[in-house]
Amino acid sequence: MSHLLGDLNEKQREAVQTTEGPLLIIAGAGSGKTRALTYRIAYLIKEKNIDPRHILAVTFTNKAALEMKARLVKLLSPHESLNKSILKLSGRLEPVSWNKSYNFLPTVGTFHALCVQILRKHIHLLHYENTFNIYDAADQKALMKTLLEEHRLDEKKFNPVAILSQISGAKSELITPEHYRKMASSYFMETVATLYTAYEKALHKNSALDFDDLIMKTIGLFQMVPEVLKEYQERFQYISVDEYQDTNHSQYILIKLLSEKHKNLCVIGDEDQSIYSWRGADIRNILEFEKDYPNARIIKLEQNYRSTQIILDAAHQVIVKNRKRKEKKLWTEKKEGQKIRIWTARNEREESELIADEILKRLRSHEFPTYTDFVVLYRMNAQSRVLEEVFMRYGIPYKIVGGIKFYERKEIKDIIAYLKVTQNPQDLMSMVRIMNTPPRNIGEKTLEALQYYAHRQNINLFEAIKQAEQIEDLAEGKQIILKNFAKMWKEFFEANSQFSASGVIKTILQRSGYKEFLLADGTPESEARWDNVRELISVASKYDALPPGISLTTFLEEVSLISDLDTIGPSVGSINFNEETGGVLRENKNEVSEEKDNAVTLMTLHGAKGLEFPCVFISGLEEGIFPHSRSLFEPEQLEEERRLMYVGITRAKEDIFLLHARQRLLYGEYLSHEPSQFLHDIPEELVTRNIAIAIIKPISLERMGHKPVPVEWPTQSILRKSTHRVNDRLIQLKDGDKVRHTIWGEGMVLSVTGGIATIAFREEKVGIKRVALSVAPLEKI
DNA sequence: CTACGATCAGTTTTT
DNA sequence: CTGATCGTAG
Repeated sequence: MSHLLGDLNEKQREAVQTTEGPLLIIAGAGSGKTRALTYRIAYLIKEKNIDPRHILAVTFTNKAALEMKARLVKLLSPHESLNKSILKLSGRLEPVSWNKSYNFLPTVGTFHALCVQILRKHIHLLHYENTFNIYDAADQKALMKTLLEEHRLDEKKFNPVAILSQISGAKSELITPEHYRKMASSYFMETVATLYTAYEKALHKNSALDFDDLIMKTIGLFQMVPEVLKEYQERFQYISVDEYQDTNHSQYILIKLLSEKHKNLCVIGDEDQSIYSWRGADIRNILEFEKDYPNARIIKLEQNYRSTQIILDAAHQVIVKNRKRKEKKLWTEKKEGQKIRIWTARNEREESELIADEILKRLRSHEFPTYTDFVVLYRMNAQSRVLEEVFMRYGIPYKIVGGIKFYERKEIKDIIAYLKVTQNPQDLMSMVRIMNTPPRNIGEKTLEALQYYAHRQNINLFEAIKQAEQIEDLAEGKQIILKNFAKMWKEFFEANSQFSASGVIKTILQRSGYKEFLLADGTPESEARWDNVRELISVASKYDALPPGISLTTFLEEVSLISDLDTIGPSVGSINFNEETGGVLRENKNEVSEEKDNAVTLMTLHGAKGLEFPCVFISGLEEGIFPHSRSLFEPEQLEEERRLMYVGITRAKEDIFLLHARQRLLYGEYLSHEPSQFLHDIPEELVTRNIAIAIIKPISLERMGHKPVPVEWPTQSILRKSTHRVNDRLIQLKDGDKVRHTIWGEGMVLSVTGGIATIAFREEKVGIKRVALSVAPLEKI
């Protein structure tokens, strides 16, 4: 029975068994944080016989929620098979009807997902439609632009994004428009106050909420209707919050309210990994937890299961320079390991080449067997470009995490706009977006006439469209167009009452002519866009088993609350979760994504949080890049950059390379940057370099109060030619051919399709692999 | 309404 | 050097 506790170290066990009262778990990087959290919940259910309905676990990302649910299924019902789409719909506030579901799971989800579910149920009490839509950044911006126009304000002077960020900041501090106006102390703030008021009104009119609203309105609901709060306080007797260092004020209040009755609140986090203050995270929430909950128990998890001692020492030396942190030091039972490599390159291209060379060297020596063992981290997305070029030239498969988001693609946003209007015809922003997409001759003038009419009759845009024939301002031709338009919508509404989300999408694609519109120009790009739409349908079809209407609502909810297709697409679990995960999500991965995923990961340091890799490269360690130039003169922000460095270093399990370039092409010009100050924090005895350094005291600088800067002297040629040859010609293979792969050895070709060969390798451990002929180091034998 | 050239700004990003 | 955005011309 208590095998649960057997898997844990002493501190973890203590955390798991502390079930009552407020508990703060300070969990260092790689200390088995998720393990402690999931085991604690499993312990509550299995040993303390707490009904899962009374347990709530809050995370920051859907990915984290999914991972936690998967691990809970493993713990609570080990023989259950894992199905990701069912998993996604499990752990909701109210279970959705589904032919099969992990009903034994507690409520697990992000702050936003939890609040959406609460609001869907009760928001009518605040006089919003329960079918409200959720506006993303683009919707918000479009709305703000129209508001600026209405208020005759110049976009140049009042940048919509800046206004929105003010409003977002206010909302995350729970400041209402009225409150904001009272504290406005400048013309700018006065204007923001006016726009904030107008923005709120517009959202309400459109029956829409933005992301910050999801939290703020839930709190508003709780304060306005105490019975509802009471209901949830009764419901959630045991609450845990992951990544507590990333909570903002409103999230803090939300949790405080929910846990007030039973006071069984477990928060877990690491202030050293707080890297999101720029989006409202308030590090004080974790630093001052004891003040808020005087009888709180505090447990520190300091044993690290990930990295070598040298890596931990280096990370420690970097982070101890921060003032705002709690005392803690990670330790490990692992061996010392390799020294930290600090490498100097002449320029950004050479920096990338050093990385590429090293990756190939390690692969060939079988030290790290797959591309997935490597990650390259950088501060700014712009840095990925050179890496891509070089990797392409070297034939190294890579994948970039982050960047272009699936849902931000135009075609996806279009279809979703259709769906949003289908669900909620009040949604003006979405309506405007697709009114003339595909082109149906409803231009600006027509829209204006409609809006004017709607305004006069005090009805919404959609009603106005239905009454097009009564609008004198419109030519007869336009009236007919609009009449057909309204008729089309009627069909969409009907589709929604008959079909699931995927059925509605198909109806829309066909009836609106969007498919033809997309494919009209016959270019490969339009094909790719159509593929994206099909991908959307396949994501939607996961909701086919739900009843009509509900299916669309649930699907839209997920799409609005998820940004990256990777988190919803088939390759979840592809990047290395913590090793304890044991790849639990990998079961439903198919072979194709398996091979597609064998690539070096390229991402920003922010994106790397929570992940781990055997071999890590951090590039661009230069003053002005990392730490970023905007943070250089703000001590608080510099501390955050330092935490980012800490996060970067602690991703590494075995090897880490820290690179900087003396010159870098940035914004079209060559700039020279000093090596990052973080490099100086790592004691020299933990380091080896590709270049010897001699310390010279630059007199002028010293007089200016700067510390001596190491000046580097080249002692060896650092320009190394790659011995790896890119396949300049596609190797021609057919079924049955025997081949040799530099890493996997001999094998036989099973099939070849579109530049991809499926090969069975002799080595049993290697097995069957799918390889890209353009990049794989293959030769025919 | 689309297409094209000028102009300008340029961390990090989840929900 | 990019990418985004905007204004003008067809």
